[in-house]
Amino acid sequence: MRTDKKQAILDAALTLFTEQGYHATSTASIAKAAGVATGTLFHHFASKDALLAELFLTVKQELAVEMQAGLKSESGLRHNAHHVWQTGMEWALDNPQKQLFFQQFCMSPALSPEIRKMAMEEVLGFLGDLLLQGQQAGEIADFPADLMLENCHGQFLAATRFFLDNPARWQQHHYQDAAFQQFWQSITPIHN
Amino acid sequence: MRTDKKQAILDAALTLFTEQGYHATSTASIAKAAGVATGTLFHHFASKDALLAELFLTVKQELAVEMQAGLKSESGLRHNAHHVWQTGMEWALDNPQKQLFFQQFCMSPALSPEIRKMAMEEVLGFLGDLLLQGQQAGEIADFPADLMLENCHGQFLAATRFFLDNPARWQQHHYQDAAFQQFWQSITPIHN
Amino acid sequence: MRTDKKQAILDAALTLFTEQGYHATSTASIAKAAGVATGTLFHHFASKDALLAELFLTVKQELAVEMQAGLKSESGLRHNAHHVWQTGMEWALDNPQKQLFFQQFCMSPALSPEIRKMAMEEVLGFLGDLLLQGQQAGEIADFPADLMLENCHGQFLAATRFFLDNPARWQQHHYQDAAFQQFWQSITPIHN
Amino acid sequence: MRTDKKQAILDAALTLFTEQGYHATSTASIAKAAGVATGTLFHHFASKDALLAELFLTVKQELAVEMQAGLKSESGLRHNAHHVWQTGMEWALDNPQKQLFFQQFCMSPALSPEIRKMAMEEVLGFLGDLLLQGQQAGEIADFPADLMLENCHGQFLAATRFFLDNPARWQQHHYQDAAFQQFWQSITPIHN
DNA sequence: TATGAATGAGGATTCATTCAT
DNA sequence: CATGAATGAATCCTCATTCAT
Repeated sequence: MRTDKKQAILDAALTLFTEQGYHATSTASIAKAAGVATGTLFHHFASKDALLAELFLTVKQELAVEMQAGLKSESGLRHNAHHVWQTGMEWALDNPQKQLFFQQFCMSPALSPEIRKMAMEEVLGFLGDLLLQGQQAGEIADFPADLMLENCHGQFLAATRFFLDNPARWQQHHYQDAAFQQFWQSITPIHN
Repeated sequence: MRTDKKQAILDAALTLFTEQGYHATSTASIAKAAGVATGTLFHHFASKDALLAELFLTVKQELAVEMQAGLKSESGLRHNAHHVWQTGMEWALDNPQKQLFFQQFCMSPALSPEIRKMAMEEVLGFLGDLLLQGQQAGEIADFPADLMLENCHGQFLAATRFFLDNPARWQQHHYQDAAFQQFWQSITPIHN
Repeated sequence: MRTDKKQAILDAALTLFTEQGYHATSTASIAKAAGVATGTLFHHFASKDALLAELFLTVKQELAVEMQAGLKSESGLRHNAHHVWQTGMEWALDNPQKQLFFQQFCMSPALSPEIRKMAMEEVLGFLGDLLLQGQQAGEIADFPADLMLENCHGQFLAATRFFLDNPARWQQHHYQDAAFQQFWQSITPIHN
Repeated sequence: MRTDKKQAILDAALTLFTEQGYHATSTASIAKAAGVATGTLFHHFASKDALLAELFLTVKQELAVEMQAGLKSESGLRHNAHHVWQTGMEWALDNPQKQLFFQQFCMSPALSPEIRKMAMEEVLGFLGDLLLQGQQAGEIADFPADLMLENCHGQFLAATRFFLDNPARWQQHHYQDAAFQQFWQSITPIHN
C-alpha cells in the first residue's frame, strides 16, 4: 500500500514513454494513466527527469537479475552463454514494453549520461567477466574485451528488435537458433 | 546562394538535434544558430517534423551513396563486404555528428515510421542483395536474410558507437581488424 | 513543551519570511526548518495568513512593550523621548531579524489592513500621547499630530535601516547622536 | 507602435503589482490587463522578475528626472530644497500608483538588491550633492551625509504615505507647510 | 497532538507557427 | 524570399490544505 501509487506511476510512465517518447508524454498524462493526481507524481519523483532515470534503472536491473539467475559455474561456457542469451531474449519478448523502452532510451539524450553508464555497467559487468573467463579458457576469440562487449550488446538489441517486430518468427526454431548461432560465431575462435 | 540559408538551417538542426534531442531543441534556437530569422525556417520547411524528416533522409542518403561507391561486382564477396564495412566506418568517424544523429533517431518515435522505413530500405536494400548473392555462392551462412540484415545493422551501430566513444582505438589496427572480423565471422558458414 | 513546536514554527517563519518574502516561502519549508511535519503547522495556525498575522502582532507587541518599559512621567519630555528612541533602536539592532521582518511587512499587501492598523495603533498610540503632552507643554512643535506621528515612524524606520545596513556606525557615538538629534530637531519648535 | 505593447504591459504590471503584490499577481493577469497574449509578455521581458526590475527602474527614473528638472544653482539652498521636496510630493500625489508601487517594493525581497541599489543611487545621488554643498556653506547641519540621506528618504516616504492616505490634507496649506518644515528643521543647524 | 501522503488548481514559462511588413 | 513580433495552448512544477492513521 505504501508503494502502490509510486509503482502505478512507474508503470504508466513505462507505457507512455515507450509509445510516445519522453518529451511527447506530459506528466499530467502519466498521472492520469496511473490514476493519481499530478501533484502525487512530484511527491514521489523530484522531476520528470528523475522519474525517467529511476524507471530506467529499475527496468535495467530487472533484466540483469533475470539473466544472472540461472548461471552455473559448473556448466560449460557455451551452455552458460546460451542460457544468458536465451533468458535475455525471453525476458525481452515477455516484456516487450520494457525492451522497447530500453531500446529507445539507451541512446536518447533525455537520459543523463551518468544514469546510462550506471545502468550499463550493472548489466554488462557480469557479461564482461564471462567473456574474460572464456578467453582465458580459449573458448572465446581473442578480440579486445571492450569492443566485444559493445558488439554483443548491439547484436542483442538487433535480435530483440527483430523478434519484437516479427513475433511469429520466434516460434520458428531455425530463426531462434540462427539468432544465437550468429551471435556465438561472432565471438568464438575461428575453427570449431 | 539560393540554398545558402536552407543549408545553414539543416546544419544547425543536425548539431542541435544530436546534442539536445528533437523535442528539447526549439525552432527558434535552430534559426538563431543558423543565423536566420525564426520565420525563415518555415519558408524552407513546412514544419519542424518535416525538417527532421528531410534531414534524416539527407544524411542517410549520404551514407548510402558512400557505401555503394566503390563496390565492384568482379571483386570477391569478402572484398566487397570489407569495403562496405570499412567505408561505412570511415564515414561514421569522419562525420561523427551525422552518425550520432542517425544512431539517435533511427529508434526515436520523433521520426515517423514511414520515413524511417524509407531511409532504411535505401541503405539496407543493396546490402540485402549482397547477402543473397553470398548465400547462393555458399560464402555466406544460411541464416534467414531478414534476421541477418537486422543483425548486421546492429553490429555496425555497435562498432561506430564504440569507436566514436573511443576514437583512439581506431588508430590501433587490431581493433579495426577485430571489429570487422567479428562481423565477418557472424555471417559466414562455420569455418571448417 | 506544549508550545515548543508552535514557537519553533514562529521562529522558522520569521527567518524565512524575512529572507525570502511571504509568498516565496512555502509552508512546507517552514515546517521543515522548524523540524515538524507539514500537517503540524496547520494544527497551530488556521492558515498561512493566520501565521503571518500572529507573527506580526507578536513581534510588534514585543517592540511596544520594550519601548514603554522605562518611561517615567516625572522625567522631562526630552529625556523620555530620547529613552524611547534609544530603546527602540537598541531593540532593532539586537533583533535585526525582527526589525527587518517588520520593515518589510508593514507595507506589504500580504498582511491584511486590519492587522496592520491594529499593530500600528498598539505602538504608535502611546507615542501620540507623548507628542500631545509635549505640544501642550510647548516643548514640541505645533505641527498636525497625525502628520508628525507618521513622520516619526518614517525617521525611526530610516534610522534602523541605516544602522542595520551599516552596523559599524552604531559604535560611533556621533552617528548615534546625529540620528537622534535629527529626529529631535524635526519635532521641536524653532530653536531661537 | 513598436513599444506599444511593451508599454501596455508595464502599465498593467504597475497597477496590479501595487494592488495585489508581486507574487499574488500572475503573469497571465498582467497580459490580460494589458490586452496582449501571455507569450507576448515573455517576448518583451525575460521573466517576471525582469519585468519588475525594469518597471522599478523606469518609475524611479521618472521621479529622478522630475525632481532635478527645476533646480537652479543660482537660487539659495533653501529654495532648491523646497523645490525638490515640493516637486517630489506633487509627483507622488499626481502618480499615486507609482508612489505606492515604489513604497511597497523598495523594501521587498522580490526586487534584487542590485536593482534596488542601482535605483537608489540614481535618485539619491544628486540629493547627496545638494546636502554636501549645503554643509560646506554652513546651511545644512553637520551630520554624517549617509545617515542624513537615509533619513531624508524616510521622511519623504512618510510624508507621501500620509498625504496619499489623507488626500484632503494636501489641500490644507498648514499641512503642506508642516511637512516641509519638519523636514527642513531636521537637516538645518540648530539656530536659525 | 502529530504525521506526511495525497490532492488539483494555479502559476511561470516555452514554443511551433503565423502574418504583416 | 526574409523578418521577428505576436499568439495562446500546452507543459512542468509548486503549494496551501486535508485527512486517515
